[in-house]
Amino acid sequence: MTVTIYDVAREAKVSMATVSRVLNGNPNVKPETRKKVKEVIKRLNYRPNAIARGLASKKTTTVGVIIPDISNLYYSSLARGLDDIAEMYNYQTIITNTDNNPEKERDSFLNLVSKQVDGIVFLGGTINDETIEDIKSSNIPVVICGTSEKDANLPSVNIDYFKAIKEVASHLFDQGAKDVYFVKALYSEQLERHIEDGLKEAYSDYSLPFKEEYTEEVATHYHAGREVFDKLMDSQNVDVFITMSDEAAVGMLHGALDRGISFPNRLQLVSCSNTRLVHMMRPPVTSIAIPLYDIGAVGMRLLTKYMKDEPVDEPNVILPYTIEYRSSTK
Amino acid sequence: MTVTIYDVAREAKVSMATVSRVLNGNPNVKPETRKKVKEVIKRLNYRPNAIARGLASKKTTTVGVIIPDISNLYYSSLARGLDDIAEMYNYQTIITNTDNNPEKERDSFLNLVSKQVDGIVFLGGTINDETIEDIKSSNIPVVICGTSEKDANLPSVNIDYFKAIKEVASHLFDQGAKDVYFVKALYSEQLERHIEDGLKEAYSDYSLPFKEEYTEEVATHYHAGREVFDKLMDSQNVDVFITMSDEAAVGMLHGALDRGISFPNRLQLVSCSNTRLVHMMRPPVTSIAIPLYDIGAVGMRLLTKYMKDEPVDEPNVILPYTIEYRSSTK
DNA sequence: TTGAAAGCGCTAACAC
DNA sequence: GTGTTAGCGCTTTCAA
Repeated sequence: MTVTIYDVAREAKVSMATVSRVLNGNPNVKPETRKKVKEVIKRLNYRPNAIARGLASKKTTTVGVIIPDISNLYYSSLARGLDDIAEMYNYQTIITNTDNNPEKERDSFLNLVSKQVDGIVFLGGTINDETIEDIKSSNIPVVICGTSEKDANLPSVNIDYFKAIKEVASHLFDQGAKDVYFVKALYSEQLERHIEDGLKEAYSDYSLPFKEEYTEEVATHYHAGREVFDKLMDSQNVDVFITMSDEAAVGMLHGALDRGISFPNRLQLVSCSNTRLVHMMRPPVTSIAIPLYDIGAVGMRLLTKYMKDEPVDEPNVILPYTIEYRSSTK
Repeated sequence: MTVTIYDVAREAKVSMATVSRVLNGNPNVKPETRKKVKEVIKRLNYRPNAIARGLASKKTTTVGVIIPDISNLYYSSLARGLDDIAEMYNYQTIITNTDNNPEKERDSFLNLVSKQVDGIVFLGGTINDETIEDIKSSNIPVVICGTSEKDANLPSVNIDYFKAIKEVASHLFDQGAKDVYFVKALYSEQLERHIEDGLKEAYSDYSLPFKEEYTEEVATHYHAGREVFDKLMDSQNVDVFITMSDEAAVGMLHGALDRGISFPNRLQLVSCSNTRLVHMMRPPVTSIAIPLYDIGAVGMRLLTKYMKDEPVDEPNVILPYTIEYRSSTK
């Protein structure tokens, strides 16, 4: 059978409490006792049962991650940053995909809670109100990364999308652009709303007319990007496409290629995602360089503070971004 | 405090055993008792503690996933298939990244075992011998997806890379190619060795001279692909690049673009990964269409059989592949 | 059909 | 410094 703390105690001729102390690095153990116990642990190849430990201590060294789709580069980049820091603090992560489906999201959350995870991170995606209720009533540490929610009273890590998009738009307007389209990807409703708002304000600042159509399209993937491109190029006058999804940006690039449309003179393109795809486009695409990995990493670090009851000076972290101007814009 | 099975039992005026029976769908409960208990469960908003359950039943409805890098599209595609099926069977997944580091791999494995996961899946990547020892001695169900190990006595899901590469190479040789390079990505040593072997055999079948250089380069990402491209194009005579990594393929494509090299007349390109990137390249790239999602999904399904002690007729599943010829090859 | 009770393997007082 | 013991919240015999 599996070896338990009892077996170790017996072999080492001490009580299980002493073994437990050794296991948990409790200093109240005589060095030689410690040595003996460690020896037996090694000899018996004993590994503590984390489940029993969890039940007794109410700590599982496991955190839950709720994410729309791990196979999307945008989210998996966030996830990787998170996971690395989790590992550094000896946590493992249970990742659940929601596809932005509110029911799945809620299920995942409740499942994670019942698995007694020490904390939960929401990565990207939209968090619906019911889940927020669950969070509040669950009393479990939660951090939100790369997205936000209305009431903004949950700890979070983000960049200032509003400011970022205003900065980009201003640059574009300065160079003479008039019709700037933002194509959403439904990565996070709140976050994309910030972008829309930023764009609107930029229009207003420049006293340029804003049309609702500027922010109505959605393209989550390559083909959708291509379709939106064809549709708008056929029916509207477009100076610039700002895309949330990098994949959609590639689709647009290919659409332009096929029509012989040249960047940046006839058309300009800006990406907001900053996945590795950004470096794989031709022409090189101007983008808001969101520190995806860092958002995840900082989020996890923040969560560890809550899980360990360490003081937190700023629950809503805003990370810096940069804007990388490349040849897809003037 | 949190509500437990005791609270429900008390409120429903039954014993905790009965509540447990209701919880676990045990038929030996009078319908009205069941109804009453369910009512109380709902009223108290009771959710069983999965940790306590795990300790008592030795089942955690959690599976471990050991993967090189979740932010790599190749692996995350596998992971997504796996996760969807896991969810279907009510399992959640603990994902750990190893970066192909044997120590991390071993740590992850032992951690998962101590967390009493019901099963473990290795996705992509190389599995080192020590871990294999651990697997054997742990007695925990393990399935290997998208990679293999020497002794091949662990359940696995794969495609026949050996055959696939032979098929592609034969086509290329038929069209007159002589110098076919395979550029590895270290996704899985074993798997890439199968590819090398297949390529060698194709050379042999066609009585063409095989050079060691044909399989010596490695490119895991875009820039590496670009570098390998430049290096080989400068020093060797290359007819075809077969790349393991799609990102590397994009790098090569751009390298060719910059040098004004045209496909497929001067150079040909084949990808082996079949991530979404394949559909985002210009020119469209010929590729071995591995069913990544399905490999993960089938692997998880296989694992559920082992976890539920269902009969397994074929522990080593070989999934079909197709070869999609596109304009990057003749 | 139900209840009582013995664990599951560990942690954490508390006592010595 | 070390041992004893009472849980953690559930599942699962075993009896009734």
